[in-house]
Amino acid sequence: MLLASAPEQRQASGEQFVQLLPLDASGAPAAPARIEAKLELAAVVAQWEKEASPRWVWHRTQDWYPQLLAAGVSVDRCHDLLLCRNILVSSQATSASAYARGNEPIPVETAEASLPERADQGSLFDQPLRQSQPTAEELVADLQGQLEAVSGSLHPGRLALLLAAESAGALSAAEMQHTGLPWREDLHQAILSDALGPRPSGFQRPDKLEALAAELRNQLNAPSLNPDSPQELMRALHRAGIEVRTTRSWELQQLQHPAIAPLLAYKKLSRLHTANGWTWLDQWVHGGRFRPEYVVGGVVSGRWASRGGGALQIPKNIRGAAHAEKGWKLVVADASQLEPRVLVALARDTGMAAAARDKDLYAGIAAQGFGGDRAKAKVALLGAIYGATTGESGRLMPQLAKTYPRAVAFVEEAARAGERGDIVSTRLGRSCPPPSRRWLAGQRTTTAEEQRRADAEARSRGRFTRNFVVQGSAADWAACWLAELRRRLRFLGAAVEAGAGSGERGGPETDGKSVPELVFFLHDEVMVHTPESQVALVRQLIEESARAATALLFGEIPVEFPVSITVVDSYADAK
DNA sequence: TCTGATCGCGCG
DNA sequence: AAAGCGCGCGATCAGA
Repeated sequence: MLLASAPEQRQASGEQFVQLLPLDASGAPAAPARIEAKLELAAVVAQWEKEASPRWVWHRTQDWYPQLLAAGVSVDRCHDLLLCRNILVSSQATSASAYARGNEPIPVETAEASLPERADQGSLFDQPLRQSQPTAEELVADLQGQLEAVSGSLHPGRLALLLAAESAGALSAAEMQHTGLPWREDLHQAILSDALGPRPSGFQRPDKLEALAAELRNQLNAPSLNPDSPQELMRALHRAGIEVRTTRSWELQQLQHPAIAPLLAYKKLSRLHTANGWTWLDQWVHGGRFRPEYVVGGVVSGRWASRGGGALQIPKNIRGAAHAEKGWKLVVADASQLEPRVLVALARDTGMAAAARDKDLYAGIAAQGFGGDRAKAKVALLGAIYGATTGESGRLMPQLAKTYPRAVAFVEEAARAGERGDIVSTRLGRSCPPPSRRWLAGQRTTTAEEQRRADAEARSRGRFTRNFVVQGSAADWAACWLAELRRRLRFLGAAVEAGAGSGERGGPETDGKSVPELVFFLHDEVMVHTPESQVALVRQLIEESARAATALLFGEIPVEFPVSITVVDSYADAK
């Protein structure tokens, strides 16, 4: 392991220096500190990487890795102290440790600016240094505390895996932000002008949107209506005799009135214009790539969040703009029905595992317990995972429980724990937040009215913890999948580059740059942008990685986690 | 006039 | 189709 400490400013020269401190496996400094000047850092890191392939230990990957990537240097492994701290201080598996008792979680900082093109890529620390960077001594102490907490925990292996996967995720996130998702600006423009008309100047509505607004005003006899205002819209609808409780599309869809069609069309187009229109394109797409910021550790369940550009919600209607470059393909893979399969594995429900042998889990369940009605089976199972109480899903729960008592009991137990105020954890040991002080206070009430509210809040927390164990364990699986795939792709990339370097000709595109790149990750889906010649290999690596993730989480288990893979030019054609 | 909450809708 | 979970974001709205 190698610790990279905060940069320090030398009084005399004003130059900034970084300490790289070799550590042994227990986190103890193994040799005298090496001090390196700033301009050499990327080169020094590259050298270590080549010779020793250490696990880099640093406070936040975000503080180091983007600049290294900009300098053309990537690393194999790291230990992100901040992300790991947040897991360990709240994990039930380490709750008795000195580390957990002596530290608080630190919310991942989102203040970091998403990088525009860095003007000066040569030097590392041109930006003003962030304050309150820990010293090398503090970092070493932190690391040692973390390692002790893991080794003394109930499940050292699982936790160590979780920390490794989380840290690898941080590397992946920085790399994907650096690489970007291939995005054809011209195709996006075409989608916009097809749907909205030519780009308007200033803050005007696009032609087609304005035309729909005019028709709507006409139909509702409301000449000054602003359809963007829910209140105005509601009043206008009521005046026109359309009784509606909200202005949501799905509720409007039920109605028969000449105003409804233009209103729904307006809402749809308005969404495209405001969320993913020309402004979005100007702001987020540069040089043929969409570069969103991923926030690892941004969701308590372990899923990633994102900031800027709505990276985790690229709507279907603009996916056509995500497009492979010439001679390349997009390999889009998603883990089919990941959450229900994770539930099967967690609960060790053998009956449901038999159904999960089917590529289509819902069809398997439908055959066993729902008279072949796939839709019913799906609604029932998702309802169990989300905690549905009403509607069709709620009504199907008893039937599901009869067929799969273990799976249902598993989520029910998680729900009961949450209602009691207890903590629940994922497969690899990430735990949910404790109830808030306000929640706890609310549970100790006397009056009937307060009690009703407290019960509702308890049930709400129960739905959260019920879902947490499944969503979070699915995130564990996906993190391992991504990390395994990243490792294999690095290996492949190194092999291709070595081949190119030693004079072997693997084809005209083997110019050292033509290696598959991970470009997108979304909960249970990964995308690799690859030269066509490597497509078959990439497919294989994705499948291997999924099997590896399953084995890492669950060992030998008779549950399949199939991935469905499509190879496309356009993201719109995936699935 | 600024700020935080709410609505509505996109994704898994 | 939502419903039941987890998010981000833009426009509007309510309150200082």
